Amino acid sequence: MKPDKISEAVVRRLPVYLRYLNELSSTDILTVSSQELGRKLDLNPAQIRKDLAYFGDFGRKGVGYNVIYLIEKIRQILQLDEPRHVALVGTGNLGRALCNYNMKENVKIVAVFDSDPSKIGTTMNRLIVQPMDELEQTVREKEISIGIITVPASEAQKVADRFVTAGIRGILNFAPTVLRTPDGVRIHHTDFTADLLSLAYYMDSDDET
Amino acid sequence: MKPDKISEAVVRRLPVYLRYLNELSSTDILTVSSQELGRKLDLNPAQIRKDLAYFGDFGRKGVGYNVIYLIEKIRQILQLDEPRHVALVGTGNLGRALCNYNMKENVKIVAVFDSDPSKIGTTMNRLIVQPMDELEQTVREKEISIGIITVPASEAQKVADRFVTAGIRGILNFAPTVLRTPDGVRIHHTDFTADLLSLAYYMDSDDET
DNA sequence: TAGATTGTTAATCGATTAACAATC
DNA sequence: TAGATTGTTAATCGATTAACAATC
Repeated sequence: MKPDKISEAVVRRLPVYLRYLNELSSTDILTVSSQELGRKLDLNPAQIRKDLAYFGDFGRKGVGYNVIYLIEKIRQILQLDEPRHVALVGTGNLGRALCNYNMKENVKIVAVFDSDPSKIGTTMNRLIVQPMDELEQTVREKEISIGIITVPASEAQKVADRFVTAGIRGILNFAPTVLRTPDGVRIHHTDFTADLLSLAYYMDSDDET
Repeated sequence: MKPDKISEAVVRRLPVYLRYLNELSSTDILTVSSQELGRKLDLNPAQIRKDLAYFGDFGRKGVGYNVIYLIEKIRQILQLDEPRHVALVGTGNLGRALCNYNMKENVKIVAVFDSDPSKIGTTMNRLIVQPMDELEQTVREKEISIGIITVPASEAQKVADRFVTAGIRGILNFAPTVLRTPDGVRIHHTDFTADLLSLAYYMDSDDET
């Protein structure tokens, strides 16, 4: 079913397409070309066509892509047509920010955990903070497939290990540290410290293109 | 002074090296090899050596890299040897999380802004939330070179434009939208919606390598 | 039909990895 | 010296872009 071997870069762009298509769908625009998409998203039109063509022939020559249809297709590809349940560990500021974040697409944080006894039992965006002991059982009961880590770097690997034993196969890590997991477990690392520090490199040079 | 044209990928790895080196520096380890770094950071040793060699000969054959010296050098490369001042716009949950975040390296949020009158004048991590009107003047007075955007997507482009006119040349964007800025202004986009949704693609397949 | 735009192949570009001489 | 590890060149790999026939 799933095509050959799609590069990470391609998969990573699909949500970006989806987001803009969702915007379009609330207008009266029915059709969009790769050129328009490219202009709006700052991407090469050929790249967009190629990305989409990996998954099927979604466009019509001379016309472009039907907005509604393409949304549906990208949702299918990303496996977002049925709800995806997420667990979050670490109820600090960042954890709270993410809990309150409206993901729109069918992705929902359905359980939050913390190891700090003083946090357990408090509520966060209508969810009760649970102790780490309950992780495995909750993952099973609520059919959770993705875990988010928003604990300090020193705790992140331990949490990742717990996620893995609980059967989670996808982890979004916000802790500023590299995590190691067995094959078959996928880690995406949102490293905004690195994003920010690397930005500093480009400052004050005045010789940019 | 600055070497040829270093790829973004290389620059983006420097903070990752720096972070682990900082950890090492608080142990009694004085020297580290590219192999050790690679193992710890899940990177190819040759890549690490190549990355560092773009900027100078920091290692000693047969020995490795002196931890303290390499830290100093990477800090210089990233222009972190003198303090870098940052402005943040958008005092929601995410903005607050970032304000409380301890960046360690010489990067400091020194001013926060919001357009919501009910937020202005309140304090966030010892900073008083300022109105957008004061952006230009504050950027000048506090020598701010980097801006962080944590407003809703619908407002993000406007904020970016304000940053640009205020003279800011580096922007870290957390809003889930693509920003357009003139040449010479650098944008790093932390798009965790995309990170999370793209993770879904890889779930439940059971045929991963 | 004429104009527009896809899907796809080929060309280009760039980044990663392997290999090894130099040398500490 | 022998062992280890760098800096760097060459080889490989992969991703982006250009170009164009097919066709709506």
